[in-house]
Amino acid sequence: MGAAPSSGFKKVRHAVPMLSLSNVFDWDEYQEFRQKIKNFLGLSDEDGIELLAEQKIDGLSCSLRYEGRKLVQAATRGDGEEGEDITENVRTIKDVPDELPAHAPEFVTVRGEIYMGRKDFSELNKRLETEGKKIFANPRNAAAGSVRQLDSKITASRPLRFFGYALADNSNFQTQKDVRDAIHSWGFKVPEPSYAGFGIDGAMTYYKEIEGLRSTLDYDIDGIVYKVNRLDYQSRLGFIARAPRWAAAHKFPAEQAVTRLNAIEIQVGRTGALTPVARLEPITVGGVVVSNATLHNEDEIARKDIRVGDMVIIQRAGDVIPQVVEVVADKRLAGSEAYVYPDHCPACGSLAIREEGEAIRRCTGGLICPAQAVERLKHFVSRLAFDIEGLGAKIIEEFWEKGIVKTPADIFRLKDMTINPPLKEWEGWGEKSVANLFASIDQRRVIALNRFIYALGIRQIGEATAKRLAGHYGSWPVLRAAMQAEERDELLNIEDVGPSVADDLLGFFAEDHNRAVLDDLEVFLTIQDYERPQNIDSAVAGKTVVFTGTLAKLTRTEAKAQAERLGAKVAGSVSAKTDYVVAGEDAGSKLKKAQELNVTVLSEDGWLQLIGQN
DNA sequence: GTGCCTCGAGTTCC
DNA sequence: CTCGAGGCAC
Repeated sequence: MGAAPSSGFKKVRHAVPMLSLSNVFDWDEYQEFRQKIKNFLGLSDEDGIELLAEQKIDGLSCSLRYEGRKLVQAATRGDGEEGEDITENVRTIKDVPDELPAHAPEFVTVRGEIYMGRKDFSELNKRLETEGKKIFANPRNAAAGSVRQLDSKITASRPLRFFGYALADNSNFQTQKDVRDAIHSWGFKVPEPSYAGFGIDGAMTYYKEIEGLRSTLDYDIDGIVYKVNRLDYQSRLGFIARAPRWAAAHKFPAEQAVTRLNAIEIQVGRTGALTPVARLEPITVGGVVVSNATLHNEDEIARKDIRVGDMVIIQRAGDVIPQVVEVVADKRLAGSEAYVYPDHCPACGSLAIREEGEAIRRCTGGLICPAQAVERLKHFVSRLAFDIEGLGAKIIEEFWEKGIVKTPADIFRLKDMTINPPLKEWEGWGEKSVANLFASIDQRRVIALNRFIYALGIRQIGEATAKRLAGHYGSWPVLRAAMQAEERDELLNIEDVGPSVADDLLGFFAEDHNRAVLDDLEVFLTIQDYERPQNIDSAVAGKTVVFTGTLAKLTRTEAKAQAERLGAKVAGSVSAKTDYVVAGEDAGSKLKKAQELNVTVLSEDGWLQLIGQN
């Protein structure tokens, strides 16, 4: 058996992506969340919107595929698009039925949370301790660690449990509550109680009830999840970036702790941004030991008057990222001094400048700054970019220090490079791990266009914009040619690209050094043309459509989101490239332009008919 | 010109 | 996760 990747788990593509949730932190934001939903759906103030509220289990999400009512695959969430195959381990979980009853659909994907009970957790830790093994910090980590065991016999000895909360495909159901009840009737556990209602009062009562119940539950929850109950609304609402518009998490207030701030260190990011980080006297908060916390920027330190040596209150924002809430004023040491922010880069010594009106101070060292160079390389191999297994941030740093990886192309040259001493003789490396690394590097020589664009680390070009660019230009040669021909106007016509983004893009491609890096890289790679996601068979896929006038049945945002879901491009103005103009009430100049250019004009109903929604 | 929304870039810990 | 800022709609 050779081919097993070093992580040991097979990758699994989710047919329907597993998404994350946006958050509300108080009741104002809760109201905002409801209001936005109503606005999007074009509902009036009197129209209610029913939400289903459930406990948010602090575990790890898992997707269970049943075929012929038998469990055939279990996968972790991963990056939402692609997770890991943990089927064998999940088969050992009692709460997960191997087979569904006859009234369940033959083919179905159930989603839910794997978790560990609190009592089970402390017993497991006791057992691990007597066996002289490492104990887990909290039930969540214990559950995650147990699921990722390569030997499913070990997983079987761990007290894992499962709550179901959703289906990948909701057709055949009217409401989220129906889905919940169905999952329950198929033999899954669902957290009790839940609550469905229209107003804020019921939600508040439910929130308080669960918060009160929290300490008596045998499992950890970190808040409440609200979902729009009507599934037809859910599908109309759709998604923004990584999260559904129709759901939100309402987290319980974060646990806080007091500790000493030992030092403030300045880190340099790939764009040269100087970011302050607090080094803390280690302390347990929210179940994990925290020794660092972000301080965001210069102004944040000044605003909170944070000084080295202060006692500070820290919390984990959203129970994840540690942050300094405030200084404990009466514990300040005599003679402490306000923190002076450096105006030179700690890595290369270049001047660090803060542009007028900006919050961030940046190193001006550019190409000569080693910190920026390493960070760019880390970005290049990161999860949303090349995602090279076994080549994480630490290894990149090591390779950089030893001088064997200086540019992205060096990564692909490693295999044939003469390294002295050879890599397999380095500490922590062996024959096998070197072979695995080279294999996973080779695997990534074929890469999707959008990932490649993202990997370049051009300022302001993140995941979403890289995808837009890939969608617009289609292939790498076309994109590169357009950039080097400085086709600025075309860029500005792309949605979400304005003057600032366009300048950063053109600036990148105008730089000799960058061009050389690209020439060097291209030799090693096969950059795949952009594949428009799904729905390629929809009538409007690949078409450019412009909406104008007032629409009656859909709001503008909704129409746009729907069109994009079906693979269409939505533009703001009519040109010869426009395929359809959808004219609502009182359409004006755009309609006239469309007629001049002989662009097909549709009524709102005509459009709905075209996309099969009528 | 202003306000909203979304994105990007920074961050921690396991 | 948070923050700042760019893009776009009004």
